[in-house]
Amino acid sequence: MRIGELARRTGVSERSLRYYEQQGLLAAERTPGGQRDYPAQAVDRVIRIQELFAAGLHSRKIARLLPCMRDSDGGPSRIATPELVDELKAERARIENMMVELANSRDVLDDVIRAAAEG
Amino acid sequence: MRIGELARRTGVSERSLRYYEQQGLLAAERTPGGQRDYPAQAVDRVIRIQELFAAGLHSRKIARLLPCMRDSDGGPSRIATPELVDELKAERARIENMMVELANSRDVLDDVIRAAAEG
DNA sequence: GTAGAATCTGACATTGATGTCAGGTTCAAG
DNA sequence: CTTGAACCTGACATCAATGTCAGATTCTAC
Repeated sequence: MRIGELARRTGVSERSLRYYEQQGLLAAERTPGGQRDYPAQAVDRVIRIQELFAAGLHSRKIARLLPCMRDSDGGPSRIATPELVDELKAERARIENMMVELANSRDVLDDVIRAAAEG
Repeated sequence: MRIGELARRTGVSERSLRYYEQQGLLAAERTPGGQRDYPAQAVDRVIRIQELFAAGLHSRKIARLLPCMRDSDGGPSRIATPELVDELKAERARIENMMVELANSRDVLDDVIRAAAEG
């Protein structure tokens, strides 16, 4: 699939897809003319990348993480180095903390929304 | 309390606290010499502001939201305008969506961490 | 009153993903 | 072969919170 279709199917801009490739997050074949040709797997991968961005991981860390994920591209998944594991544990803790903060914020919004509905 | 203590108690930099004031998120009395003097309530308020930032709200929206929160500063809380309510509902949906993405990312990290522990 | 810590304002820098634009090339359909 | 859509690279802009620094002022303790 070409970049336009991938962008449409994932909701991610073409600009970002090219950026992901530049950061080593997303590989693509090239047509003889030089245009990107993505495998069907790319859709899932882009969605995962977006989720990891939303979770606050930076592209460099995602680039190291992706080869260790299973189901990422069907290829054999590497085992994370001990150093990476430590970093991922820290990221995990940060994510859990962020989820608590999000739940708090959601509850605050609910309070305000409810007060407006009642008043 | 002065800005240094508030920064220490909230983990937020002095720079950010001054920025919050500039954005109308955080009020402070002034000593005769012009230094900021925060009420004890400020600690909770700063933490809430941080949570709302973590939830992806921008300072302008937080500034409109804060007067409608109860327990924010003990003062009477305003009722949100219908327009604000609509925006808050959209933010709420975005937050819920982000929580799902965070849970997914956390699970991905867990997979990688577990694979490394087993392998 | 004096020394040192804390604070003030104002300005400029940083970050990292993404937007946008220009000028050129490739692709697909007639 | 031609035409318009889609794509290419490269460069510059943006956003919003935060970092950082300089030079001046205030506070606190002796």
